Amino acid sequence: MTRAKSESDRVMPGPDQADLASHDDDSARESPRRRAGPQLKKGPWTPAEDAILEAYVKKHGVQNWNVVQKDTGLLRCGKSCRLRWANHLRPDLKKGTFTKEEENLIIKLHSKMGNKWARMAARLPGRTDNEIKNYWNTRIKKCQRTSTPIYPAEICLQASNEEQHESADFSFSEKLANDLLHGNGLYDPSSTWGDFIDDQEALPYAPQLPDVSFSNLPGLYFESKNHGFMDQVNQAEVLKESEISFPWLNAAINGTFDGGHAFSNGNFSTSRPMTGPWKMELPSLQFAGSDPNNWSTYSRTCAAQGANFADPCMRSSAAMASAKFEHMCMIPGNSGQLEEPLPEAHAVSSAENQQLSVGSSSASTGSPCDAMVETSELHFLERDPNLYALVNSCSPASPLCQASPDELPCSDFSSASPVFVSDEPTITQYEKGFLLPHPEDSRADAFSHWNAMPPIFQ
DNA sequence: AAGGCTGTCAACCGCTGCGTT
DNA sequence: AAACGCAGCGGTTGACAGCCT
Repeated sequence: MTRAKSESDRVMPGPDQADLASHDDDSARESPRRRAGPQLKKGPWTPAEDAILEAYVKKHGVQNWNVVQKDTGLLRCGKSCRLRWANHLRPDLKKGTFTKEEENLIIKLHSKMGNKWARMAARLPGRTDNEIKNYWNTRIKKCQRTSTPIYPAEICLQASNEEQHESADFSFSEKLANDLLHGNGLYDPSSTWGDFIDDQEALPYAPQLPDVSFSNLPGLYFESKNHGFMDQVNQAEVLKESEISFPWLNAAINGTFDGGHAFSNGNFSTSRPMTGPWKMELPSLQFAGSDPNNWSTYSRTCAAQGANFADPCMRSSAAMASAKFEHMCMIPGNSGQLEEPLPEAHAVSSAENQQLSVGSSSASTGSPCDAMVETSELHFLERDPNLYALVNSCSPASPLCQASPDELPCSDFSSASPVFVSDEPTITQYEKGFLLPHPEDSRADAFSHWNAMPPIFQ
């Protein structure tokens, strides 16, 4: 899209029109001495201001941005100056729309890094984090509207291949799984998880992985607006602590892990992209046509839309790799199941390859992928006593609790509770434990509305 | 032509981490 | 150790232009 006016062509508000900061939060937090300074201007920069800033930086370089205001008389805070320089005045900036190559790189980087705009910008010379962020947000909206995958399969494939190449001699997944299996990783961030924090670049999937499992836990403590690795480490800490106050939670964690496994087979595999890349919803996981609060509907819809569902994530090798990882981490102490994901991943990969090579539309039915999705989806509770345990432990009042996993046909689950019919779950439903978090809520970002939960959940 | 919708962009805001005082 | 100042990051918002009905 081309803008009719360039930035400099814009009608800039004159000084009298300018939105003089009646209240600047930055200055409000500053010392009284600083607060006594001139009122700072907000809003668009004028060419004159640009010229002043540019001249100053060329002469003095980028140092203390707050001095700029003092030295030049600009009525702009240092922060604003820095932003203006970094995003508009820097000589090495590349103007214009992103090239196709840049777009692909952004997608690839986002699949690895999530919303780490600054880090992504560092990989795109001449581009700013703001540009990338805007591009991505626009892309998200577009993809949502058109129900197209945010991560094109070929780019995910490429990213996955690169990742495999990068981590050929050491697998984070294996290390983490090993740590989990030996009980020394999840609960001791300082000794184990911390080893990974420093090199997220080399471990692109690392930061997000545990999140799904934790966030699957119904309405715990997580205010998961942030979703970096450290947050998840903190979540691990919280979970550790939670064992004290919620003994059932520990069992639930194991159940959740396995539940994640089940979902990864057919429903909402939430492993790697869930917190970063998946933070922005994948369109085919949105199921706009179904009741967003109806898990069973979600589940069914998911199966019904198997091919569609598989499109952005399950058909990607990256997702497969993370699914494999997910299996490994999610089944602590269950070595027998560790081998299970591999053939499944292969199966899906085969399906993926078939679909890619044939170039079939996502609407095709009866693909191997679909079959697997259908099967695993229908029986995920039956197959997954641990997930059942989670459901049971988290929802003591739920009708689900009254049947054993063996006795629990999927249809029962689908109609398990009348609350699923409701469009908007009530607080009471959460309080009573009737309502498990919607799969959407399994995403870290989806916990934002849990903040409104009653104190018992916070 | 008018109004609504969408995309794009720039800027602001709140927060965090880190170094200094 | 605490307070402070600064740089930087990511989320959000508002303005504007183009398109569509």
